[in-house]
Amino acid sequence: MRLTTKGRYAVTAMLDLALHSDEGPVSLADISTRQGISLSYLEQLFARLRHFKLVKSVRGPGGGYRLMSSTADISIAQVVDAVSESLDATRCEGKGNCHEGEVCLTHHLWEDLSAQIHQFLSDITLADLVARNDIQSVRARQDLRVVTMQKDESHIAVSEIL
Amino acid sequence: MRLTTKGRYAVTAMLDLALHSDEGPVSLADISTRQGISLSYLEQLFARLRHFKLVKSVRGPGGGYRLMSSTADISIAQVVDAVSESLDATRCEGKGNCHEGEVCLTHHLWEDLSAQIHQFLSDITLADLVARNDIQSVRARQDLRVVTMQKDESHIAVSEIL
DNA sequence: CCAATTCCGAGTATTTTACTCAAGTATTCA
DNA sequence: TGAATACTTGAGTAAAATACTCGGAATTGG
Repeated sequence: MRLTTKGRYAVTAMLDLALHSDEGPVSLADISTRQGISLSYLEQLFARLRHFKLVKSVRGPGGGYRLMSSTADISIAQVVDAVSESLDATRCEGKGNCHEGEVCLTHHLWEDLSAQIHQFLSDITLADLVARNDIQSVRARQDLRVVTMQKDESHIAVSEIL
Repeated sequence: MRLTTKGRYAVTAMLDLALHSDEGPVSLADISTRQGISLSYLEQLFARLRHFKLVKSVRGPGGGYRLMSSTADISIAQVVDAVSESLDATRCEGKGNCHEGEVCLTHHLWEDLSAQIHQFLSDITLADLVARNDIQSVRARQDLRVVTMQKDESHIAVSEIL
């Protein structure tokens, strides 16, 4: 599980797609202008999303992309996995050829942690995010919750609307 | 919150440090040979870890690095944050200059998701991992705790193993 | 002093990111 | 049918991040 801007672009695009799924196929050109992602980059991302069977394409005029399954059946983890290579920073690469017990211990711990993060993102679906989005637009921005995280010596205020 | 091999290297190194914390300062050379990470790269990583006050250094012969605080007070999120730049793939960069509501909607959703991932990793400490390492072989993974956060009509299930 | 170690900066090869450009294919509407 | 639309594919590329090398400096225990 790798988490970079690439995955973020993919999730953003998929969210945009989900938000307009009731209006027929969505063209990449539309997503491009709405989300400010270059068309060619979107093409690359959607080639992978299509390959992983998360979206299907409709060619011709009025065509575009559709979600392959319901928003409730597409997890964030799936989207991120589709566009990013699998993370591997081990020396033994799971072959267990590092006989110094120490090495495999921490490797094992990381594998475990990595699995947890993956599970975490597997439990969040596009439907979850879209549902929250619906609520957001309805009740304007009355519930402004401000969470203050302490980072280093500086305070960074993270405002999130729920 | 960005999650790449760099963060993985940092967490691995910090885990190694935690595992040998009772034997006095741990030199980067030791971590290098044990974990298969180049010495110079470790120097870069620990420069940042030191700057973020996660470790302290002891110079001279027999010197090395010590954890700044107890393993229970150092979260995985802190380690990852220390070595990686903050992820920013927005067009408006929080300035709110994207007047097409659509854009900010998905941006906000991602911010929120990102905050959740961050929170998730903030709840896991080095002590948790070290403890699991001790117990791991003994009692497998019986304590599966599932936390479900209910927010209005949308619910996001967060499963975390502790 | 001397060796071990952290510190520091410069440099660099490789990979990833994000994008551009160009050509080609399938589909639909008129 | 034909042209417009839009996906599809591939090549190429600049910028950034990654992971490392090298050389030296500062610090300190023995």
